[in-house]
Amino acid sequence: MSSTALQPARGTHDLIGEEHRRHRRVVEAARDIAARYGFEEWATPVFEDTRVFSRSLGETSDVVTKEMYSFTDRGGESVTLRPENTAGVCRALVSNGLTQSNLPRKVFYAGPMFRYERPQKGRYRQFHQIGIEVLGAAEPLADAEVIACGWHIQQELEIAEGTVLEVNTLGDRPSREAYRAALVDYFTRHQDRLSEDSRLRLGKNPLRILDSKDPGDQTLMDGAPTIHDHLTAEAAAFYAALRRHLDTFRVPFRENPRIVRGLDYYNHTAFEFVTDRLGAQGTVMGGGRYDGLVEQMGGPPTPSVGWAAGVERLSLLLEAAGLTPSAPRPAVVVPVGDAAEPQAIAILQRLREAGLVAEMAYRGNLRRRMERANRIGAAAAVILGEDELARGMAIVRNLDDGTQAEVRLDAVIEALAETDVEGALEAAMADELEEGFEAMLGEEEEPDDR
RNA sequence: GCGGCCUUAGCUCAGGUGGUAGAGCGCCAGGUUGUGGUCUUGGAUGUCACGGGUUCGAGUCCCGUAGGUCGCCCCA
Repeated sequence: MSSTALQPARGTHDLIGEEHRRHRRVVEAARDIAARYGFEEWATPVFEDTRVFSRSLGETSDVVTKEMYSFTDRGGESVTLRPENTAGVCRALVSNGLTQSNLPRKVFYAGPMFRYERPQKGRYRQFHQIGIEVLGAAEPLADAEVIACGWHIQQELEIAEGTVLEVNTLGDRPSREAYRAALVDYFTRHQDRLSEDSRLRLGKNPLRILDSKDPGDQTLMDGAPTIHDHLTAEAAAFYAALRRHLDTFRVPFRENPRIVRGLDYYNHTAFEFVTDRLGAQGTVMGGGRYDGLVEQMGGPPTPSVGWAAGVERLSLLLEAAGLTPSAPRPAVVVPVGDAAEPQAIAILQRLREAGLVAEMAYRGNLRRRMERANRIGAAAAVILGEDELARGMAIVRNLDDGTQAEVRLDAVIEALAETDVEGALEAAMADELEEGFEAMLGEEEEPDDR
C-alpha cells in the first residue's frame, strides 16, 4: 500500500466479503426472530440533540463524560452521534405521540452506533447494534420474553452454547438507595484496601466497584453487602417472578449479583449474555429494565425493558465457530464467438427472471470465461456455441464434478437444478408446479369438449 | 485516557552481531483461438507504516508520530 493511500478513520472498519455476510446473517436472523415475537422495526436518526443522551445515560457515565461524538452544527445546535439506541427509541415514542395508545409497543432496531474509545478487537468507534425494546409494560413477563427472544436469536445463529446468561436485579428506587448507602458504608470502612480506581468510584458510582477486575478489590467482594439484603418486598417479588418466567421459557441462566450495567437508567432487571471467547469484550448482549427513561424524554411514566447486542461481537462468534455464510453460487453463461452473445444475453436474463443467480463475463474467450467462472465460485456453466445454438441446444456443465450434457434451451433450468446453482432448484420446482397447474386446467376443460 | 507487544509485496511471513530486499499463496501472460480446477514456462510485485537521529552505509540501532493488537478503564 502506498503511503499516500487513505486509511479508514481510527476505530472504523469496512465490511466486505465474508465479514459482510456474517454481519448480515446476524442482523437478518435477529430481525426474523424478533418479528416472530411481535416486534416491529424502527429506524431512528443516527444523530440526535445532545440532550437526548446527556439527559438519559447519566451525567457520570463514561459514555456521556468521555465517549460521545458531539459537535455543534451550522445552526449552532449541539448534536451527538448516537452511542446507543434505547434513548433514541424512547425519544421517538414521545415525539411521535405514541405514548397514549397501543401499548406495549415492541420495537426492533439495527444500525451503527458511535463511541469515542480506544479500539480493540470487538470494540470500535463505529460499531453496529441490534436491539429490542418493549415500551409500556410493567410486568416481569415482558422482561422474560425480551430475554427469551435474545436467547432465541443466539440459538438461531448457533452460538448459544458459547454464551451464558447472567441475571441480576437492581431493585426499585428505595431498594437501590438503601443498597447504595450500605455499599458506601462498607467500602468506606475498607477504603485502605480499595484500588485507586475504585476509590474514585466510591464517590461517583459505588455500584461499579462490584464488577471491578482488580484482584485486591475482589477480596473485598465476599464480605460486601448484596442487593438482595436491601430489596423491598415488591422488588424481591418482581425478581422472583422474572426467574420463574425464565424457567418457564426454558432459558438457562445464572444469577450474578455483581452485574450492575453501565448506564444509569436501569432498574429492576439487569442481564448480560457473556462469553469467554472474545477476551476483554465478553459481553455480547446486555440490557435490562428502564422504567423512568421515557419520562425523562418528556413522556408519561412508561415502564420498559430491552437489550442491545453488538453485531461485531456476534459476528466474531460466528467466525470462530466456522459459521461464515457462503456466497451464493451463480450459473455462468458462456457464449462462444461474438455471434452467440445476443442469444446468450437473452438466456442470461431468462435465468435471472426465473430466480437463479446468473452471471456472464463482459469479454473473453471460452478458456478465460471458464477460468473466471471457477474463480467466482460458479456451480455450473451454460455454454452456448454457435453450433449448439443452431440446433436449439446448450451445454450445461457441472463445475463441481466436471460432467456436462447437451440439453434443449427450454430445459436449461431443469438441468441446472441438478447443480448447486443458487435458486435453480426452486425455479425448477416452481416451473413444475406451474405445469401441473396448467395440466389441471386442461383436464377441467375436457367436459366442455363433449 | 494508561501500560505491554507489533507494523517488510494484494495476503501470510522470512530477513544472527548494520553492507540499499526474499519465500509461499494470490495476480498477469504463454503452453491450450470450443472447456475451469491439476500441471508447466515466464512476468510484475515494495518510498521495508511515517518523520527525524546515529553511521561511510539503517529493513536492522535510537527518538518521536500514526495505525494495529492485548490488557486496564468502560462497554456491544
